[in-house]
Amino acid sequence: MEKTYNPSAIEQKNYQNWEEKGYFKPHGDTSKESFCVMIPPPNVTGSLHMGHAFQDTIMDTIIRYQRMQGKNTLWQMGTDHAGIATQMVVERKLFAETGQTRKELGRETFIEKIWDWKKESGNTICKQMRRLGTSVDWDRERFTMDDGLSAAVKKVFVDLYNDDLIYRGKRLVNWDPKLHTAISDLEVESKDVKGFMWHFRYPLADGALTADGKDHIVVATTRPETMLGDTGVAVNPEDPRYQDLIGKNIVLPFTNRLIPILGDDHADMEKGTGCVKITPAHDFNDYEVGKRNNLPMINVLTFEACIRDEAEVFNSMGEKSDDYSTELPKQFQGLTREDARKLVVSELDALGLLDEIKPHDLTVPYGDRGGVVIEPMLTDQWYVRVAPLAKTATEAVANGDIKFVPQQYENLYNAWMSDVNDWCISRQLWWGHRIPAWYDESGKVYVAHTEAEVRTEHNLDDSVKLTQDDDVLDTWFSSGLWTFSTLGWPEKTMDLKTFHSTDVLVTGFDIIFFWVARMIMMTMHFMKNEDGTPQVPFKTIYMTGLIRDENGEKMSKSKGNVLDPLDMIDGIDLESLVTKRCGNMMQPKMAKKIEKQTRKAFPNGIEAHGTDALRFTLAAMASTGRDIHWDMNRLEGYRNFCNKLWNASRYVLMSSEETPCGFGDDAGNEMQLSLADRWIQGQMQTTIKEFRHALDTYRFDLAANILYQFTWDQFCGWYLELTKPILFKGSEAEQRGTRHTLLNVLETLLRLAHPIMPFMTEEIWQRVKGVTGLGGESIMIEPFPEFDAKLVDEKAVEDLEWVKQIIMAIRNIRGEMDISPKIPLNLLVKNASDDDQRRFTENQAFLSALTKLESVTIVAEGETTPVSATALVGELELLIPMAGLIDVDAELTRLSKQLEKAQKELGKISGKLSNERFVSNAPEAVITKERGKQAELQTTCDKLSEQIETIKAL
RNA sequence: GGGCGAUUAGCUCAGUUGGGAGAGCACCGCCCUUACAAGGCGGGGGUCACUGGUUCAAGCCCAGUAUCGCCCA
Repeated sequence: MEKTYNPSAIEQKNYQNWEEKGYFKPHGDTSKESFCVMIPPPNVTGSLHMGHAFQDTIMDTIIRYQRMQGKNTLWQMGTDHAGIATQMVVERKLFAETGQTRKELGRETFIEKIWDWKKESGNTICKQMRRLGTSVDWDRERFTMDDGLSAAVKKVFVDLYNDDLIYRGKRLVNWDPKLHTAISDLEVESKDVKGFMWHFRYPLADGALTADGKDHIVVATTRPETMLGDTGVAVNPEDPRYQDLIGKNIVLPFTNRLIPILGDDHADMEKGTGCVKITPAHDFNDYEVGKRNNLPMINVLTFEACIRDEAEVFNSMGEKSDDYSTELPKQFQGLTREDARKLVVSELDALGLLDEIKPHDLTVPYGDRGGVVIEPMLTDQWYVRVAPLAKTATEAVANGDIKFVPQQYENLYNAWMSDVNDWCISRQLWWGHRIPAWYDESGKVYVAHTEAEVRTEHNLDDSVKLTQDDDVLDTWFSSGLWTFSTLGWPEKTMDLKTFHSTDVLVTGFDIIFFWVARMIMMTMHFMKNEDGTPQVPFKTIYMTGLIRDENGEKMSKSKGNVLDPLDMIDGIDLESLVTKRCGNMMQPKMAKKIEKQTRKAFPNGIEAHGTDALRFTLAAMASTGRDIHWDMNRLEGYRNFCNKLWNASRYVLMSSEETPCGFGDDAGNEMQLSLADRWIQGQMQTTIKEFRHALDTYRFDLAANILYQFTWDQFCGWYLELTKPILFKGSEAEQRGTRHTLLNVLETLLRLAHPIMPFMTEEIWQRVKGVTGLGGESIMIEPFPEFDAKLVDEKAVEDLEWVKQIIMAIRNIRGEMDISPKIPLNLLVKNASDDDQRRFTENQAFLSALTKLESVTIVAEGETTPVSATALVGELELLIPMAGLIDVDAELTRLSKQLEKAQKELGKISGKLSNERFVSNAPEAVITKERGKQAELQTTCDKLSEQIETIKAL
């Protein structure tokens, strides 16, 4: 074995081997329990970031753990077409390369371009995942736009339409004026901004006057430009100031449109002037007010959010209407909403109708993709009626069929579910599932899987011209079907029967509404058990936190602080990293800042750490319910851990190669286990138990710590050192026993660690197999270790803990007295019990090897002893004669420090025990324990004081 | 405004029926000892955000305050 762990030499070859051998596939034995995890499909044209690496690590750990327990295990791989994101990327690429827009290219050609790009970039993710060691079944890889999933999408749409759960309607939607598409309310991000509240005077019609004799009322608005579409003014029906005006009219400036004053609770008497202008076509609240009061709706904006040349007038049902003129004042036509706002304000001012302008804090909706202000827009869109679906989905969580880990996310889920809007699923994009709806020339809509089906079902011959809806479905519509569409639905496949419901979903809390909730709703509506009860998509949802950068900032391309998991694995030099981060910037001026930041954070670039170290770090940091601050130091620490395990294995293999180890031909020969052998076996078992519990409860951080602690502190720190005296000086039977144990424990440890660190455990396991001659093709299909109580030897644990204490006490003297490890020591012991004496006799070899003792002499009570440095183990006194070398001051300091510590602790405990209420209330066991501690500490203090006196007397 | 979460060592974080404050990294001292200097041995370091309450006993339970973060309106 190489002296230093070198991940690059072992990772890829092992992965290739696993994949070739088909270990990632379900073994297909359906008599065994099945286990399935669905990958949250990453964007096919994207690349994986640290968040993906994190989730993939968790999923792979879960999957490997279950697979090793013999289950018929499937980790389903696949990618998402990511409608708007992908379309934007390809559009930008097209423009950069050819200067063409997608419209110039035409729909069909443009979609071909996207498919080309998908082919080209789709491999990026697969390559990354292979490097991460993910054991997904590659042969089953799916794509949300492949034929099977497209068929599922069509069927779901048609069925929901027929069940009246999908409808089409003219509604106010969130419109992205940059991307020219509707988006769902989830895709809108509200931001707080400082703006203004404008107060306008609206003249009353027909000479009406207000209660205080004015010929106008004052309305307040944050969006002056929308006044061109006003169709009413609302006042509170209880408001004494305006009550009398209800039913009267206003002459709207510029258009001279006559609009009514109406009473509606939406108008808040306390807020602003108490009068609210109502623009049903451009504001969600006003839309509701308009509907309640049968107000016409006037759309004054184009899809680019500019003032139209001619308005569109609808009645409150959304039908074309001639209630008002469509005329719009010339000076506003074609202006952007921003310019229109300025002009409206200045012209109203000129007319003497601007009452005042007040600074105002408001929240403004932005599109999460395009980044521009969203415009509420009156358009025809398709919607899913969510409420009936949400009911079942809510119950599944309430009754425990679906569990969130951590549980607190249930609240979030419930809160959203109980107050959910209908889901706008149509998008004015080209990339996505085309809506299976056709229109005849009169605009009548027909929904079916194909045009042919429409014609058959409705007896329409070829003379009737049908046009398919231009729009596509929201990406989340198809990913909402992910758990069952990937398993072959709508066909009744064996896979569905075997793997659905799936077991665990691992995903980020940020897509709990976008994806998780919708997946639950869709799945429970379409997937039924034989008795008709709904199937849940998954039984457990493990929610991960976000991975943030070293400063706790969210990682994003625009901030330039993203990390590529492959750079953690392979390393990258500073210049390449800077280029990578600053290239392709949307805002080139950010590049300088990002470069500076990067050079500061990674002055020497990034070293290679290997996949196992990366995975171990991610697992170790995966505490539930909180975000992760990425920390390169942790990664480095765990890389060192990998090296530690590597070298421990190297030691085990070097000590046992071509020597009798009790395996193969040598099995059955006399084998004697040392105290250390028996001890480590027990420790291994305890570790197995704890580790399994951690994995079973999704505590990957605890699992990683348990593994780390056992490997480094117990196995390497104590056990390997304790094997040395035996391997160097023990009898043949003892050596065989120790080698056997070394190999056994290492082999078990490797299997235990495999789910988290697959590569090095396989590499080493294959070599261990070479020595033991035991069978098995690959560690990844070996059984996962199980706890065996018979292997825990309590007496061995007690004896070895004693040995450790003696060793630590002597090391403490060496360390603090600055005695070179080269100088052999002679140990005198006083006050030794029978057990102590036995232990000294039995463990001489261990003691002298680990502390370089030359001799141990039991001193009788009362016998005089030479000047010594001393230590206590319980009541046992250890003396190291210092024969003229003693540094009196150093020894006094050392003992005083210990005495002070002991006295402090003793004071605390004595205080407790002298408290009568403690003694009368605390459980017996606690009191006994405290009394024991008190006695022990008392002895310690007495002995230390004695020793201090002795030293002082010199 | 409503809801959720966080606050523990210099940093990143554990602490699961309330009963001896922990880990990794960083720090200080010694050591290239035949698995590993990506190491070994020894050591220092915390008013568990704050206030009050429950309890014999609170990092943990309850109430409130502060700061930070996220979600919703």
